Amino acid sequence: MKNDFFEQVYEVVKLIPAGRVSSYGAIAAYLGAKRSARVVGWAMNNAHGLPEVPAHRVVNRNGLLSGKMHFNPPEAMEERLANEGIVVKEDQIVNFKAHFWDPAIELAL
DNA sequence: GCAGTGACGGATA
DNA sequence: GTATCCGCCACTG
Repeated sequence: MKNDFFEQVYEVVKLIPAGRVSSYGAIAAYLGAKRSARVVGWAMNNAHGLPEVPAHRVVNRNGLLSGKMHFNPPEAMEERLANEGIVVKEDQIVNFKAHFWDPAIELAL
């Protein structure tokens, strides 16, 4: 083990407060990972067995629940977001910008 | 070691 | 704002 990049992602995702959402690119940028947001999504894929990782709070730049289809069940993602007070319409977060949580800013404060 | 793929993002038209 | 292309890095076959 060498501090897997995935673990770094998990930590940031777990730091996402309730009622807030983040994006793959934002997390990757905060970690200083030039590897691209794609690797962040891959980390989420590894987070399948990690209930401590609220992957449902991580969406793409468009606020679209791109990964909801990978949830179990997929409806759990928008359901959890709705439970957090986030409105999801057509698999997309309403007023996503208002719910957006940027680790590079929030954690920097 | 090479090729294909993937929960994305940015740039360009 | 929408549509398309390319680049990015890691994992699997």
